[in-house]
Amino acid sequence: MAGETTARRRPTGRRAGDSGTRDAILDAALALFAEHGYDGASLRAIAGAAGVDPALVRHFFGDKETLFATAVADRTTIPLQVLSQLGGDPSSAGRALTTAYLRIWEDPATRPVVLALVRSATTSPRAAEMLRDTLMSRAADQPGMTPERLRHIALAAAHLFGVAVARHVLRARPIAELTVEELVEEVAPTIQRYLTGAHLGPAARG
Amino acid sequence: MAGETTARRRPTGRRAGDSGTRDAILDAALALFAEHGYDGASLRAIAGAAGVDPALVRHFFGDKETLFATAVADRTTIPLQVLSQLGGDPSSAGRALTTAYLRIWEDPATRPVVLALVRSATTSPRAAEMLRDTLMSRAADQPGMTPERLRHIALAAAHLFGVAVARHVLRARPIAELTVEELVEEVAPTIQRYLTGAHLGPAARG
DNA sequence: CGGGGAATTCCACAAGTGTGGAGTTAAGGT
DNA sequence: ACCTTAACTCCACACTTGTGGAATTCCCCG
Repeated sequence: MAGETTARRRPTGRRAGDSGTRDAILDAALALFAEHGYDGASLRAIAGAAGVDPALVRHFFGDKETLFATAVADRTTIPLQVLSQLGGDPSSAGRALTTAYLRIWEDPATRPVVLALVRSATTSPRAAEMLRDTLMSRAADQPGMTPERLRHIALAAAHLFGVAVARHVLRARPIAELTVEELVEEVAPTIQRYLTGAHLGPAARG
Repeated sequence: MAGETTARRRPTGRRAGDSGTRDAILDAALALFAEHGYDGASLRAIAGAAGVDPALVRHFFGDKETLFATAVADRTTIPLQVLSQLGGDPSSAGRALTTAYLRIWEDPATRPVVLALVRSATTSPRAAEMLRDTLMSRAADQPGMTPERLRHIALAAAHLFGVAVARHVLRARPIAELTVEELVEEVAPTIQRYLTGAHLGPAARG
């Protein structure tokens, strides 16, 4: 019996010590959701990437939606990071918001979160809602918000969102090939104009 | 045996006359791809919506990818519609491009095409490529194109893309609730600035 | 040191997927 | 009037998916 060739199955039962398996599953889930979206990432693939039996995923998180919500939304502070940029010095808010927003997509820590949301939002209404709250920012809830200012912020967010998706999902040239600094240089002035309400053209004055 | 109750199967063999079935399949495919994306729309569901056996889809189009390409890309002139806006009067190109771009998403004839592309592009590289060519526009191939102008066009396209996705896919407020005219009013001046290269801020002059 | 509960595995099910083969009926050219 | 070709259906295969039940091993508290 000692001659187990190569067909090695994992031992059943609980592991010794603190196995950190739960976090491994969350990490694998986030990575695969980011790469393939909600539907494209199967529970079996996630479990495999985490080096774990698929049934364990179910044991910890119940169903797939819960896993998604836990892995993607409950572990990030992105909304706060974005919103906090709106409070600072109004004369430099445009550049600050642009930089913060684009950094989220470059930073290896936050990048999988937004990718997972975007890759899932197009097909899952649930994920679309999360994405709305995360990147289109819940600016509406802020104190002293006027409809007009909210509209301006939404336009700025939509612009930044479009640039980020073009760069990181569509990989469209030349946007995907610029450095972040170059990109900020090009976009920040426009964001600034939106935030200050200075974006309306000559036709609006007629 | 004339008492066939309700379990009625479709007759086998060819139909009499011109049944237009091929187009029915293409229409159903486009609609379902638009609603659920490439992976979410199954061949069986498409065949069902077209009132046809799934094997007939295969008979006409071979595999799913071919069906997608045929239903989505090969039946639209969107790239041309968008590109043609770049050639006109430079002083009104911003508004013209904005209007044309946003109309594509509102028009019932072209709307399913862009929705299908967007809902599929996030998971299928193939669809991402089509989307790049369709909406981020193949401006690079145009005669007399400079890298600088290409960059400006790309930024304008990314902005419009972001606004359209926020409106029609994410349904983010307040962008989803404005009328097209209001939206054009807000966005067109910015697009105009990009197209004319007037978007760079004061910092760029230091 | 014994026992409840948590961690972890395997196996199985029912449903849905894209693809393929084989047969049946009508159209169209000769 | 034939006969090739095209339209059209049924059935089946091999596979993947999310979910669930049952068994095993370990941790921790009493």
